[in-house]
This record gives sequence, C-alpha cells and structure tokens, in this order.
Amino acid sequence: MEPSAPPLHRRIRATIEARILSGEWPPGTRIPAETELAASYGCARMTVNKALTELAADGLIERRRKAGSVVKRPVLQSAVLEIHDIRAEVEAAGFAYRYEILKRSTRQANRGDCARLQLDKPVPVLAISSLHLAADRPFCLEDRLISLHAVPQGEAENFAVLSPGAWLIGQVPWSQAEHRISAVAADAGMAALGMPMGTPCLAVERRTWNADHPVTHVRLIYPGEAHALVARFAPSKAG
Amino acid sequence: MEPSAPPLHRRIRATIEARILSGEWPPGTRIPAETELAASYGCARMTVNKALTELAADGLIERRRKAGSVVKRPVLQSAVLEIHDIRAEVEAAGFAYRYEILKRSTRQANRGDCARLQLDKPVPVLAISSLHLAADRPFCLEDRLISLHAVPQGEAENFAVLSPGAWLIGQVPWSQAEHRISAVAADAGMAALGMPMGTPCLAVERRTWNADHPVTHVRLIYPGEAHALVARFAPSKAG
DNA sequence: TAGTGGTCTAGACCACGCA
DNA sequence: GCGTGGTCTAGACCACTAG
Repeated sequence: MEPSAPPLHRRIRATIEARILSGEWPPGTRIPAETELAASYGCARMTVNKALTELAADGLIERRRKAGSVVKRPVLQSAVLEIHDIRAEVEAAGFAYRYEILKRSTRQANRGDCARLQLDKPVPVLAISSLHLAADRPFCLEDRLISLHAVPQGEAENFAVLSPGAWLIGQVPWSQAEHRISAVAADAGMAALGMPMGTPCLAVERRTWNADHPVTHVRLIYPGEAHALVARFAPSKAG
Repeated sequence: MEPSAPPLHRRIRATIEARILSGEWPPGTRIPAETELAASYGCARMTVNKALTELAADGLIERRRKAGSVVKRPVLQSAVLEIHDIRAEVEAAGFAYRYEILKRSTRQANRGDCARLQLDKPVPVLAISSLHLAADRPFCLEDRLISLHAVPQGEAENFAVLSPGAWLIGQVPWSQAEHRISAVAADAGMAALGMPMGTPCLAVERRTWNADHPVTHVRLIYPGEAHALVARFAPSKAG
C-alpha cells in the first residue's frame, strides 16, 4: 500500500520551508501573496493561509498586512532545550530507576525558604531531600521545597510510590515556571552523590507558580562532567 | 477608545485554557466536541477548530478522532530554555560588549576536529578561539570550528566587524542543531577567563547542520557560578 | 487608497478508531 | 456502524499599513 499523501497544507508548508532552509529564499525574500500561492497550487486561500500561519508561528517567516510575508532572519543563538523527567531520562538510557527520600520536614518558611519560593510572607512549607539513582548509583540529588499553602495535601503524603516531582504534577497545575542552570562546586551537602568536594556539578533550579502563587522550588544537582543536558532540534517546532 | 476585542478563536482558546489551568478541567477531562462548542459560541466549526488545534499544538489537550479532545497531563519536567545571543545577553544586562579573536587557524580536520563536527572524512576547517567581554571583563570563552566545506567564504573573513557566531548566521542557514550543557572544571586552556584552575564552569556546546551537512561546532565556557542560563515561560507557547 | 493578511462562514467529504 | 476530528472550499468583510 502507498502511504497516503500528507494533507495539502502540510505539503505547501514543506515546500516553502525547504526553499527557506536550502537558502533558495534567503532572509528578506518576499513570499508570494496568499492569493497567488492559492492560484498556483489550485486550492482555496484558507489552505495556503494555514500553511503560512504555521510557518509564522515557527518563526521562519514574518507576516504583515499590505507588506506581505517575508523570510525572517534566524534568531541565531536563540534555541530550545528540553529538560526531561528524571525517571524517563534514566530509563531511556537503559538503567533501572530508583529514588530514596533522604530527609523530610515541615516548617513555617524561614528567611531562606521565602527567598527560594519568592514568598512575600511566610507560609507552611514541606522540605524534601531525595536522591535519584540509576542502576543503584547516585544520579541526581534533589532538594525541594513545596508550599503547603498551594498544596496542602503534601503534608499527608509519604512519597512512597511517586517521587515528590512526579507526585506534584498530578496535584496542581502550573501556569508559569522559571529555570536556572548553573555550574557549582560540590559541597558537604552533596555528600550523598559520593564525589570529592569541589567537583563541578550541574545545578538546575526550577520555580513553579500557579496563577501568581508559588508552588514549588527544586534544585537538582547532577554530578560532575558525567551528566549533560542535551537537546536536538530543528528551527521549526512542528517539523 | 475601547481596545478592539480579540478575535473569536482567540477568546475561545483563552476560555478553555483558563479552565484547564485553573484546575476546573483537570487532566483527563473530555472537552465538548467541536460541533457542540460551535453551537454554544454561535459560530462556525472552523473557528472552534482553530482554537482547539492551537491548544493541541501547545500540548494542553490531546485530540483523537471519535474519542474527542481530552485535557492532557502536563509533561511538567519537560520544559524549554532559550539560549540567547551573547552580545544581546551582555547588552541586555547593561554592560558594554566587546570581543577579541585570540587564535585563528585553518587546517585539514584532524581526528578531534572530525569528532567535534561529526565528520565521516576530513574536510578543511577553520578553528577560532575568541573571548567575549562584558564591561571589559571576561564573560565567555568561545572555541569554534567551522567546516570550510559548508562555509568556504570563512577562509577570507577576518571577523573584525562581527564575531564568528554572529557572522555565521548571515552566511548559511541551518536545518538542525544539537545543544549540550554540562559543568566542567577550569583548565589551562581557559586561562583567558582569569580563574583559578578547577573552578566550576558552565559549558554550552552546540553543533549545527544544514541538510545533514555539518556546519559548525562551538563550545562556550562561562566562568563559575557567576553565570546562569535562565528562562521563564508558561506552558503554552503562544500565550 | 489599494493590496495584503486576519478572520469568519456554512457548508462538504473523508479517515480514523471506539463500540 | 457512526461520532469525531482533519481537511478543504468558495466565497465574504474587515483591519492594517505601505506607498
């Protein structure tokens, strides 16, 4: 059986995208108007419109009334990295995944907690340290703070089945997040990772809000040069 | 003057998005069929379709024929980080930007070069080391390899006006890229950054292809804990 | 002011995938 | 089967903006 042809709007999109990526239509080139393209493809304008709208959403072209659609200059270094779920990451690499809760406490947010969650005034918080292991070897150290104001059910949860991160997804939606990636030197608090002090580690911090309300702050420490965040991608999202 | 109302498909999208993010429609909830929504909004199905198609593209809902549209479990840990142009990054922080070319050479790709560019067989390459400075202080060390097979005009370029990265954008489009972020210890090769050996540094590596053809490999070293990659975002791209 | 994209309609047929 | 989304049409009017 022949594989059925992809939809027309997708073929139109692919054709134009190929011309841009090949350099045939360099940045600044004006793309034929929707009506012209519709005529040349022998289809309705709406079909062409869908293709061009997607290209614009992907940042390959810029569209303006009257001026028409022009090929955009690539935004250069602006690119995208996906940060995966730890369990999925470990299992995708072919290792057995396991985690341990190292420490757990409930308290009224202190000064440092307020800074981590960017709280205006103290609320009850749940602090959890856990260790993620790949094939029983330390993979990542997690230090998490959860606002019990946003997630009161956290107080009764023991995280026996799901790690704090995985559990939290099912509890509360998030409307905004902030990531921060940096390099730090291993200190005494990272002894669980079993590395000499001073070893470079990758630190990934994430803050999450739901409707302007702080939900959680997590700091993930990946040991040394052994780990890297990797992403492979094309300039168009939907490609 | 009243601000003119946003288009109908956008209002429909916003309404549904709000219900999902507020938790009113938790993951797994089935969204009314397009025909039902069209009836309740008193509009054509195409209009509802556009709204739902965008929500699906943003990963908020999942659509299947016959089964209908259901609210997706947020992928949480999967998130997005933008890596900005260095010059823009420095200037956005309010510092004067400057760069220096430290070293430059042309050669037939050696074993290490082939690995960096993922070349099958050696091609002529251009190797450039440069230092990016913010307010005359070292900000980032760049070590770049450019395939002269993909960008022959690089041989004659002196990079006096544009840094190698900025210059390269204008020369050749890219169809795919790979990023790798890790933590490394400062070594002798990073002396230009003026840091003690062993200091943790953030290393960002990027490989770029054009139509399966290697274009460049760059390694950016940011000194110590002073620098971090930060991104703030909402779950929906178009929000 | 005229050309262009932005939006919307009221239909249509088809493909998929649960029942 | 048959309900659902996927796609497409052949129009239409409007909003913006470059010339």
